[in-house]
Amino acid sequence: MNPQTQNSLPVSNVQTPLIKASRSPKTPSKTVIRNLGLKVTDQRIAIIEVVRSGPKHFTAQEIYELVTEKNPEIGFATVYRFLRKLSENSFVTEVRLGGMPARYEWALKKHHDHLTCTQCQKIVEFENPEIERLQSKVAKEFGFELSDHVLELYGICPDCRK
Amino acid sequence: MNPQTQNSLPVSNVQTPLIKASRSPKTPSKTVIRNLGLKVTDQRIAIIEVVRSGPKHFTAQEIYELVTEKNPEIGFATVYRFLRKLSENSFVTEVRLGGMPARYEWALKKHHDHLTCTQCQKIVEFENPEIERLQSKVAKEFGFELSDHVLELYGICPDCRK
DNA sequence: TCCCAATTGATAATGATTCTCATTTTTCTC
DNA sequence: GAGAAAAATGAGAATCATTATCAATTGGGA
Repeated sequence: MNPQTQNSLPVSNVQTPLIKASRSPKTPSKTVIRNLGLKVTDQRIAIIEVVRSGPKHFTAQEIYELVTEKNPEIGFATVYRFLRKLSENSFVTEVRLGGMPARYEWALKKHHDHLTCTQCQKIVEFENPEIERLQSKVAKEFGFELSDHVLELYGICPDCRK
Repeated sequence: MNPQTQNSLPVSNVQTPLIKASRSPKTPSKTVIRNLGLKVTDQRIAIIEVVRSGPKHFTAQEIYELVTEKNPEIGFATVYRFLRKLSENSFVTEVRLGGMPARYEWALKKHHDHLTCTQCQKIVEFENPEIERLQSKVAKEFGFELSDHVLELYGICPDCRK
């Protein structure tokens, strides 16, 4: 009758960073992997290189496709597995828009939010300390201990407005 | 090889309301359905009643289960279909947290954002005009025409902190 | 009441993501 | 540098939420 098993509420994907090692663009990929306490493999290096390569926010599928160009034998399970690991340890940030596939970006030191064009999907990053401050204030008002937040703005970018 | 077909970027789920009819708690469900230009059926009435019934934000599955209590023959496709319709016309708001199933709430006149407990999943609604104002300001700075936004705060609620 | 388009429910399909497990690698120890 | 234990991989099946298909049913205006 009921096609889905009842879904017990899972723990949130919000994580406290377990590992504080450098995420800077200069840190070699191998070092990053070692800092995670993981074994260094060609696949993992390739995945990190791709995630770090772009200004773009890649989906797991896009990363899979880019990685297979040089590493044709890699499986997508590996991509998903490693992205999850990176995400759990805050080395990458997972961005989910609506029901679309998650997008990943290398987590640089600086926190930021996103401004997304609903027409061309372009993503602009921004940060606004004032908004951050107000968020903390709201949480405090309700007695919450704030651990994370998601702020996504949607609109039409200058190019698409023409 | 590639298990997923390439996903062409779909249009955003952000919608401009097509129908401005009353969403107030007093408006009879039948009227709401008629305002949508749809036929009035028992199933649709039941779905609306459930969505409107709670302070809770229901998933489609939860709504399906509640509706089947009185209307055992309803199919979940009907629930999803109608929720989508309601959502497209801004009669309900779709809230997506992480990769979890979407949750729906009746869209009252007043916009608000969410503060979610990552432990017990409790959702507190709030609104903060100051934050809204800053969001518009940020969008304008980048030349975007702002159409919508998502602000979700995550933390531990007072009860779970004890 | 009659008719037809809208709606429904059962079921299959989809798309993203995760799991399983047998095989292969990495790294640690000597 | 060889060998062994543990971790990682890849292929494919499984899962989960959601959507599409389609034949059968129904609401509501003429």
